[in-house]
Amino acid sequence: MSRPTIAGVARAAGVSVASVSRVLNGLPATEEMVERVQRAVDELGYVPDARARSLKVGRTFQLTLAVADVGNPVYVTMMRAVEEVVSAAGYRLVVTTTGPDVVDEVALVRGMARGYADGLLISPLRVDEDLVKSIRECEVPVVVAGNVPAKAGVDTVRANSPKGMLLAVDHLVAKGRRRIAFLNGPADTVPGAARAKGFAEALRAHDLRPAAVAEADDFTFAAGRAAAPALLNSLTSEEVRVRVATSSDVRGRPDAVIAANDLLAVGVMHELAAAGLEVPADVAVVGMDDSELAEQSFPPLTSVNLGSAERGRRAAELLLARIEDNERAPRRIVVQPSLSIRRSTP
Amino acid sequence: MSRPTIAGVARAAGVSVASVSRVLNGLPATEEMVERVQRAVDELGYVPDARARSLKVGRTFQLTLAVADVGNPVYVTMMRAVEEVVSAAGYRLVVTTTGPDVVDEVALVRGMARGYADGLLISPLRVDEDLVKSIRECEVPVVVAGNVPAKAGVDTVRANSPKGMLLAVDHLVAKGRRRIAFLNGPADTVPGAARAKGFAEALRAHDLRPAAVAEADDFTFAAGRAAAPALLNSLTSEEVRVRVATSSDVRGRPDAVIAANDLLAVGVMHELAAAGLEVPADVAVVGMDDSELAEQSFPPLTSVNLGSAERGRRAAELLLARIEDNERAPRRIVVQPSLSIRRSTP
DNA sequence: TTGTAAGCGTTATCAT
DNA sequence: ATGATAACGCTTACAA
Repeated sequence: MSRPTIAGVARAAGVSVASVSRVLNGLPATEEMVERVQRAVDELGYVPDARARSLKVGRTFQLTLAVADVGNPVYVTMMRAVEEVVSAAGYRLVVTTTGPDVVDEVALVRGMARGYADGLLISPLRVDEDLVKSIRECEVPVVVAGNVPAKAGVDTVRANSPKGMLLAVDHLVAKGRRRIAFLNGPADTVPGAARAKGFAEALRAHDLRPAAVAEADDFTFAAGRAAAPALLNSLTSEEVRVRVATSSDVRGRPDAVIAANDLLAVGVMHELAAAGLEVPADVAVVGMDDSELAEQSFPPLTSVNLGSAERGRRAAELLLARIEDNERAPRRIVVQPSLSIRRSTP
Repeated sequence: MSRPTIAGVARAAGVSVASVSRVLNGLPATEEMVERVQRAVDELGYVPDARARSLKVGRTFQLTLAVADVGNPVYVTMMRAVEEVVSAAGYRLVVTTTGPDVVDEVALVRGMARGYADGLLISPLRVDEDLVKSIRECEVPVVVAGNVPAKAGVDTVRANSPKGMLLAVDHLVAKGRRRIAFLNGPADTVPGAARAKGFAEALRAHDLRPAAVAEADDFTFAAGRAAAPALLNSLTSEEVRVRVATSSDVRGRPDAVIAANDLLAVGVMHELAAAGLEVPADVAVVGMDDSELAEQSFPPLTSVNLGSAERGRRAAELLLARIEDNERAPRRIVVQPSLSIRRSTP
């Protein structure tokens, strides 16, 4: 019982393969022809082979979204937005996961070159020469949700994290916090570098100096927990009691922490709780990404909305546009951030 | 600058296409041949067309995992496990998302029939005749992570939620809780039905009666929050104060809530907090799935581990085995649950 | 060891 | 309107 092909259907219907193909693709045919083909198709349970079809047509009507870590909730926001746009355009979206390394990313882009997708949407954590090169040489259009050098000449949609950082710091300062610490992810990543720079600038804008800065090994909850103590250091409950008993403005103790993403922020909150510190009373916490985790966390997390949904949407649109016309000039879109204030800040 | 094909490489190298193919696939060839082909490949930046290749070979070396909701953290656990198994076997995993409806699921299975994957792993929320039929008729092997009727004759790996429910109830009862409520997801789903039944049985086993039962519209955080009040009902902070002032055993007030998954459980915890109730002091909460969210939530959530990782692993193995031999007898594996005790229970 | 040629299952271009 | 047939880019007998 081998799978039926268009030839089998043609034989069963007593017509030519060309006619079957036409009927299936809604091209003009007589009533009777449609009828006969339809019956044969139903009878045999025939389903066209997508590979053969796309080999001929040159299109798969599939788009691939590659994310670094499926466990990062920021990607679900993005994924939802991308899905909406591409499915409206008649494409199916498939998601594949790369590790945090550039090499995986490069391998993906290279392999996707003649693959099962008409386009590729990537959001790489790390970018190097090789990656840029493989993107440019890729046979299918690639758009990057993230930052690559302008001279690379690829479509990109990126966030404005310095601006986002400023929003966070403005808010904290307005609430009277001055001793602001920063928990970054790996600084050798694109977002890590951008956020480090943004944090420094934002503090400078307020004439403040960082209370502490730490770098987690990864943009994950576990890494956040692991790195938090270094940030909080001597901030134990013991000392808090002392602080409360003596003065409300002991130098050098953070009264606010900004984390480079929501996962890290939640990790910090857990460590704060473990140290007997209250959020936001003792320490305010703000995350970045404004993912679903931000509202699910407790207390709900104030988070910088870096526009993941809009970035996903715009990136998808860029990809569709480039599939349509590969000669158009590369665009570089940057979406503006906003601040979602919740209960982890006063 | 059209994309180079194997013919182009052959021409450039001055050899036949067969030789190019052989070299690329590591078949025996002379030093010199390998050398010439390699050079031409590099020069032209040739990448084989996966569709053409798989059309010929009959395999794509891609496997598809379809999940109902990318926002549900239980799927990331599963996805990680599946990824590990299939990539070790030389397959690439792609993830696609269906909605909560059967029709989407059926469409996916039908469409995948002759698609870009050698196998399909689905975890459907709802199952009906049509879905079972489409699975049986599917041209590529399908394994179901979930429950379908034995007579369907398809490979399945499912959880034992009644047993899991019992674990949860045992634990709560051991901690002295007797007024146990249950927040289910939609009861017309496979997991919803199983958990409702399991909850009833578990309470019966302890000679207890449900303190309250509610049904959320969806297995999501938002639905959990929305449904929680119905469950907690008159359990406002006002009344808690009264309760504390009068008696510690007011009939009919839940002192524990079991939720059908972690997302719902976290939703309940938020509502409890909003009502001024403490977890676990006033109300204990236990979730199901033991997803990453369980440890990220605050307080960390006691959760029934329904073996998502193991289910993913076993399902992936089943799929690989069936791809290997489509005639083997269908297997139905059930994986046993365990309880991950955290701080949301006493 | 290498080359020639026949498909894999479609669609599209021609005749008819 | 329908039918024969040549591609699409690759692998694999089979021949040389």
